[in-house]
Amino acid sequence: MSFTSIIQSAVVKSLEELYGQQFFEKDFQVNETKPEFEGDYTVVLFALLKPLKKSPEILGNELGKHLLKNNAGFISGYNVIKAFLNLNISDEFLISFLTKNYNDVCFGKKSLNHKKVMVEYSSPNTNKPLHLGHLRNNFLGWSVAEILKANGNEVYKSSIVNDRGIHICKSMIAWQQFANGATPDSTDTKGDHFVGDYYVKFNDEYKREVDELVDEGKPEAEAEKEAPIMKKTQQMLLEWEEGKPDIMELWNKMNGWVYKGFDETYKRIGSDFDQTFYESQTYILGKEFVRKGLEDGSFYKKEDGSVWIDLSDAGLDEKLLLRGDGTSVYITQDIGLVKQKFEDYNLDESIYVIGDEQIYHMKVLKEICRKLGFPFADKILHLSYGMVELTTGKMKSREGTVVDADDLIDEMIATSKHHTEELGKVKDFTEEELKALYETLGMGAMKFYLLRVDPKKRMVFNPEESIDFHGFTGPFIQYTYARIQSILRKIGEVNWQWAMGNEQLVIGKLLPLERDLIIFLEKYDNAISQAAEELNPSVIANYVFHLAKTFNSFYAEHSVANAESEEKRNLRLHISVMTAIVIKSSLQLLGITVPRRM
RNA sequence: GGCCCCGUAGCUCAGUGGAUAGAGCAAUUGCCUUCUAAGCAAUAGGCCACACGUUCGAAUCGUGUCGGGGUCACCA
Repeated sequence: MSFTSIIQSAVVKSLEELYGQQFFEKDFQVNETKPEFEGDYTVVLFALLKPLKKSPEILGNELGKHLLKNNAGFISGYNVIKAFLNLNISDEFLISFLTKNYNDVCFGKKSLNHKKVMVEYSSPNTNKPLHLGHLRNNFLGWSVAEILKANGNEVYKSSIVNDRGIHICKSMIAWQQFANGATPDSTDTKGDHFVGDYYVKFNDEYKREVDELVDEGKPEAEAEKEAPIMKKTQQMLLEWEEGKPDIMELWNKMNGWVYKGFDETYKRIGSDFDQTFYESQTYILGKEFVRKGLEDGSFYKKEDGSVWIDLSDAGLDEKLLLRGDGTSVYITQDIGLVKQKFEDYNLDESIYVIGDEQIYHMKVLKEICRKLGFPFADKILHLSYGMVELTTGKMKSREGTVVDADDLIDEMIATSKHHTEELGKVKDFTEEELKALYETLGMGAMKFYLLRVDPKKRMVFNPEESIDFHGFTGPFIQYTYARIQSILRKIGEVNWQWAMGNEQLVIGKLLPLERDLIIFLEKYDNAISQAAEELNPSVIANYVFHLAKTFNSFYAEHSVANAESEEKRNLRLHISVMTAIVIKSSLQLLGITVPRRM
């Protein structure tokens, strides 16, 4: 039970004993005490004044006195300012909390609740390499999945690969037309970048042809339809849907190149999936499903043969489900997939990590499921996140203003190398150890940067300034961890394990920073719950930053190894060990690893 | 135009009903003969977009205005 909830129930109990009235935890607030006041937790009394017909002063003192009397081991003092009742937690209670939990690597994590949740994230297109926006998606999805696991859910990570459609044909056509048989190997290019380049080439050529036709006097709209390369692409899409062997072969070959490239990047950024779905397969499911819906009257056909659903009574529009020529659209495959997911995995919830430009799309999907009477319609959750914008404007692949994922990763690793060499603290590391350290720090900086802000908010990235390694950053927290490891090394493993085995923590009085740390460590439990409730890793990022910051103040103020007494050394050792465990655990939820030295 | 999201320090962001609104970066100033200075301590920086309302109490809730973004495709 958390400190806050202990106080809450103690207050409820005291109010009943004092005044014979039943209150609930929602009837009053328990907050942390602001630093400028004396105390650890504050009971806000305003809401209780009227029902109890008491003045703040009297209620505060009566309640404080009663709480103190009946919770002797827990509350050690109180003071009342206006309608704020400030409570002190006793040193003994804090120390017993610490001794009980300091070496629990699972501290804060919840036991299994048998809820099955799927988190779908990443979901790339196979015609362009990953960029900064995808990184936010990947880190978010992965982290949310881990946070849900930490809360006792059974979690499956999945990805739907967008491997079919006219956009894929574009890079295929361009390759046929311009590559002269070149391959990623022959050009020494990473597969996804190789294919992405042909997607760009398509657009260049298309633009050139359109301009040419316009110069010949054609109206622009007509030119856009008649550009030869576009006509070829549409023809190719038809042949693809027919399964024409040479097209399928090319398609397989080019997707293979892309997957190889993606795998490399996924490996570097630590994304993994329990299940990968392919749109080239799920769209068939979706089509089949539309056919059934047409039979039972859920959907209707227009004169041109296209299939629709009317969602206007839900405040949405009529929505197309199948084109007149029978080919499927974006939503078609989603309908097929959603049913498969829930049925195959017996899910209690399915979370889609998709950008907020698709809020409407996801609403439509939910509404369609509701209309069709699917029991899982309300178990579909869209975790929408804001776009990553650049200080120089939006990222547009066609205009070459994207921040490429692989480039950024390389840059982050180069930066961490640069910082590390400049500081010169790990000159004795082997090549291999150095390489691992640069990865740890570079990825840590990048992941933390993208996860520290509320997912729902748009965020701005300045490509001119590289991601910082100081302050509210991953490396700052990793550094705190490394410092603690250094303390433990200094004391010597044998000695500190001996000290930890000694459960008799007899301390005169806790110093302010020692108290702050223990109280803040306890809040990790709550941070994990909150992060899961909000599907928001930034809760963890903010928490662990604050923890590291508090520890660094403590570290500067008090010595652990050379503490003023054996008891103090022992106490601070416990605090340090638990801080290191919670830092490691928090960062793990963000997909960030910790170095022993840096 | 309809619907949705956002507006907090020069910049990037916390805080979403409680006390004098907080961090980081950038700026200025101290602190390495004592566990790692990727750190610590301090100074400075705010009509929380604006107006009205609800409340004992509003950055937080409601309504309106202004500003920014998204979406409303036989694109994905």
